[in-house]
Amino acid sequence: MADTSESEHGDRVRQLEADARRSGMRITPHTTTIIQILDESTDHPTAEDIFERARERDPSISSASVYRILNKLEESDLVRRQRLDSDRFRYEIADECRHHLVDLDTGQVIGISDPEIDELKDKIAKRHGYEIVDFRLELFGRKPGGGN
Amino acid sequence: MADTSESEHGDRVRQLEADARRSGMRITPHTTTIIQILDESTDHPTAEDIFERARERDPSISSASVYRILNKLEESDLVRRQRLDSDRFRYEIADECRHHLVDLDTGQVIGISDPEIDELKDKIAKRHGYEIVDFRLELFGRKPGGGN
DNA sequence: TTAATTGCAAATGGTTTGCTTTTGC
DNA sequence: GCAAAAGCAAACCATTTGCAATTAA
Repeated sequence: MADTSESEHGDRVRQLEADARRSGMRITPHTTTIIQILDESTDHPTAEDIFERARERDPSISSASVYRILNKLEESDLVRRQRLDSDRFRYEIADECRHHLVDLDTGQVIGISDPEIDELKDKIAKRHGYEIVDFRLELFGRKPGGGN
Repeated sequence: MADTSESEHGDRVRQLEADARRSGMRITPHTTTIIQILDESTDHPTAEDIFERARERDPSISSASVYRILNKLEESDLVRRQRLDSDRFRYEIADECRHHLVDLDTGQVIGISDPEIDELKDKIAKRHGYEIVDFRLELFGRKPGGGN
């Protein structure tokens, strides 16, 4: 929500396409559409959200393709998927922050980044003698006086 | 893994039954079986795990009942369910710690508790102006030289 | 060229639900 | 007695997959 000028969007899309191509994917029009949508979205969309947004630009796309493209992007570590509150996966570009605060009233997902989270992770890892591959902190709450 | 003598197990089971009854559930033999299994399990079992363990004690139980009882216990806030690595829910008694370290080689789930996690949560909540209802930290990693 | 991608429809698989019978309290 | 719980089988529903046709590189 800050340094996201139009040209930077284009840059990131091109970068992701290049990365995807490098990891063996073919860059089809559908692939580009999905990447653009992910690049533009700040609301951690579900596959269905992405499917709907993609159909507006290219009505011929099928949900199977959306799932397949998202899975390929995830296997290439370009996209991260995770379940937050719901039982559906949510997708976001992998370089975005991986911790979230979910607003229980609005469903809004807020990205969290804080160096202390990593410090805490390191401390816990050391205490248990583990090498951490991935981790996430998820908070669920509401603004006082926000809803209800 | 420390103060879990036999009598304390019995205590906790009776306490959970009382709590469940208080919140409107009927304590059937199946209910008791499920509560006992949860009380004895330290491995964060899935519904299927629980169903299998329950069948050993009472072959007449159905998986639908297991799900229904677990859902009731969760609605009463006596049990917490969450997805960790897999796409199945895992269940644990609500007074157990809610943060986990998942061993990617063995699948073992280790409960984590650390006052700093709560301090961090409070700090983030304050920064964003939220009242946190629930939260969890999940770590995924492996012991160096452990597997693979 | 040729292996990857696509759309469609069918399959998966964990979880839920409708219905009828049984049972806790 | 009566609302809650049980078993069974069917329904759900997000996600995956088989297949035949299309297409990127």
